[in-house]
Amino acid sequence: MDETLPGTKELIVTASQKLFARFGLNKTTVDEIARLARIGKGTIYHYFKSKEEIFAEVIEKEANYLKKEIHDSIHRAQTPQEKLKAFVLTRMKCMKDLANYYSALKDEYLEHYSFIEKARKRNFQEEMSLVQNILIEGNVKNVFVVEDVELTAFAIVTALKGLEYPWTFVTPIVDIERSVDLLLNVLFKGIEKR
Amino acid sequence: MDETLPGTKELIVTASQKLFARFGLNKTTVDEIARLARIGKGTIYHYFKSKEEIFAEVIEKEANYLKKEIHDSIHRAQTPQEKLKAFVLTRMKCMKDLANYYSALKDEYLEHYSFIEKARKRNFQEEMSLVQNILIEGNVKNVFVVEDVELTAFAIVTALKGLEYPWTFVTPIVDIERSVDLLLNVLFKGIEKR
Amino acid sequence: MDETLPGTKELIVTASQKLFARFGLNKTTVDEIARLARIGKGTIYHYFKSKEEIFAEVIEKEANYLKKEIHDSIHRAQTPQEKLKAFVLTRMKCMKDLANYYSALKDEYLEHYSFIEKARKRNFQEEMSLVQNILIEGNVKNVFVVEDVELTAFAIVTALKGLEYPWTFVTPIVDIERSVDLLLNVLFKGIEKR
Amino acid sequence: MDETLPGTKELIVTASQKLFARFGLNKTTVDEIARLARIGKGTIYHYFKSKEEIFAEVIEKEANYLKKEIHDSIHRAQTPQEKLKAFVLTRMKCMKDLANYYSALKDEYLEHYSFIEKARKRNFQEEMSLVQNILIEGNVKNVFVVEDVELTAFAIVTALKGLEYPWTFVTPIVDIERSVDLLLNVLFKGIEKR
DNA sequence: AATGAATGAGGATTCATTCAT
DNA sequence: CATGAATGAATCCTCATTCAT
Repeated sequence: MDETLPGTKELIVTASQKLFARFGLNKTTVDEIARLARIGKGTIYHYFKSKEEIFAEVIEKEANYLKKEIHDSIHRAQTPQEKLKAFVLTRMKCMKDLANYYSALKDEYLEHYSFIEKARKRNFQEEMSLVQNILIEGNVKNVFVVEDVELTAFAIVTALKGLEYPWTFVTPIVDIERSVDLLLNVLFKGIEKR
Repeated sequence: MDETLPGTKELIVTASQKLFARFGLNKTTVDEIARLARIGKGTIYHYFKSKEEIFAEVIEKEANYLKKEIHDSIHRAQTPQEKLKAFVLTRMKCMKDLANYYSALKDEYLEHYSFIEKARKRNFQEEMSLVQNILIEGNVKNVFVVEDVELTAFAIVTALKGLEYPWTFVTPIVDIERSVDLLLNVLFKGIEKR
Repeated sequence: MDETLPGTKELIVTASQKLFARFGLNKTTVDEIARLARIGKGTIYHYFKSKEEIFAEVIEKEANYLKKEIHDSIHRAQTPQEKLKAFVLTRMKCMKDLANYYSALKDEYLEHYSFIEKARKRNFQEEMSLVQNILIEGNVKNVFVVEDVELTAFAIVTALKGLEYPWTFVTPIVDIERSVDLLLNVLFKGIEKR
Repeated sequence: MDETLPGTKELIVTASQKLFARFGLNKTTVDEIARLARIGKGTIYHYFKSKEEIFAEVIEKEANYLKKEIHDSIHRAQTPQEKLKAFVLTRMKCMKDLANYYSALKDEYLEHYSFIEKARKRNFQEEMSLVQNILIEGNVKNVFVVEDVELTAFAIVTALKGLEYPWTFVTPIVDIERSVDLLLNVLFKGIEKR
């Protein structure tokens, strides 16, 4: 058998991913998932114990995808500055496709689900770790001057979450890349007179 | 009679505010609101046409509160640096009490409600305006060097939205004020070697 | 005091008449009645014990109006044939204004209300009586040949109820008077070859 | 397995038919239907999107039954007179069982539902067509003298709607068949002296 | 494995009626 | 007389989950 044919479980996850992205966890019904996946509703409960479990799977799938993309892009960059930029840009470009992941991280009323809690912590720790490494490398290569690496990484990662804010309505500025450049420029140079 | 006694409408809004903050729009039932407000369920529909309308009222109430707090705190500050700090700090301190407002601004699947859309735009424009004024004042007073005021304000406001990220799980750092100081330090000085 | 000023009770009845005519008993709310009459909702319950009681009043008002109109028109006619025609035409012309009365008589699921039952019986008996008198007059004047007056009157009155059928969709024939002429012609001459 | 066993959908329709007949569309609750059909309330919504949709199905079922009965009875009759009588009698005999169909056609405040509107028009056209054919046959066989077939058919069909009037309270005359004979006699002979 | 019919708890909303002012 | 705020029973509908086939 060819493993590239989508198994039933993958059919469910793929369909759910699309629907969750558009309608969220609550407004997506199991019926809709079954219909889009072209399978019986009962079948879903062979593979998942509950709708939340499907959501958890979708989140994890997207998290892994994001992780890989970021790692790859950082690896391709040379200087610490370029690495920071690669990190930020990749994060933003993925946002479109990873609607579930990002909305899950933001949505406060999903907090109660423990798997969301775990995903959040892991995500935060991983990004912290990435940025810390870049900052250390910058210090070593004498291009950055960062006293408290951990706290600065925390500041950066936290601030970057602002980029998850929906941009749709910000019509005056469409060029994401330019915005990122500007943000990084502020980050690199500061705004105070030297 | 004392006019400060809460009217029924205010009872409803207050109860809803608490419940929405904890459970969100969806998971809060009209029954719960009625029970917490100690009124009949039907009474709610004397004052509001639908649950969404209550939500809109709660959002607006919180938005007005936030606006006032920020304006007051900025007014009390002297230097542009202090004003930026006042802005950021007030914003964060209010976050605890304005759970609905912030979650509404973030929650993607609430986008469809037009009043949310409007609140978002207004909020963004107001913050942009505030920060631009501070930056201009900084340039004039020769403490900031900001070339493109509008884009820089955009970068700052956007980045600050990261601070709306739920802090609950960030155990290692509890001192919000210290975090803000650090963030602002990065913002003022930059991280690149001069 | 001038009796021509509408009293509160009449305000209620008039408003109810309009609303019942358009939306029926069920779909008309007491709120709407109060709003249209420009009075408080509670006031209605000073004058009527229930919504049904208002309906009963409306029915009676319309019944009296119809009775008077028919009597007058018959009185103005000369021959028995003209009297029958006057009866039928007046009945039909009133139908537009007496929506409640007619719909109440027809609506089967209103049967349970005893006042409807009574109105029906009274209406039927009165029309029977009218037609019987006309038929007797026709026999006496030698223009009709009706053997069993009671049964024939019953047949006529019953058949005429078909005219209460909504005409709105019967586009091909709009001229009501012509239809009535035709109907009466069939009634007078019959369709069998002599 | 015997296919004549009632499926769930038919169970719902049958139960609804009984309840609608007694209480009407409004006063019949979905709960009652479920209870009478001995199924879960949710099951109903597997087969029908709304209560109105069930009503539409009931109406259609009854309409088909009536159509078949009338066609059969006319087919069994020989002379045009007998055919007219068969038409009228069958119509009346069915009225007891087709409470929903008839009340739907009459009930003015159901007019807004388009399927009712359609059923009305179709019903009217079909009866017009039937009667026209009988009249033409009568003319051809030289037993009727009908100048304008269409208008006379219209008069007859319209007048016959009077027979849909609830008879329950008309105690003095119970023998429906005699009443019909009388009605037809008036129709055939007229009441004017020849 | 797969199905989809069946379920029933729960939720938003309506509205006739009451009652304190 | 007049009001309208307050009530809560009643109603339609949704949907995650179960289960027999």
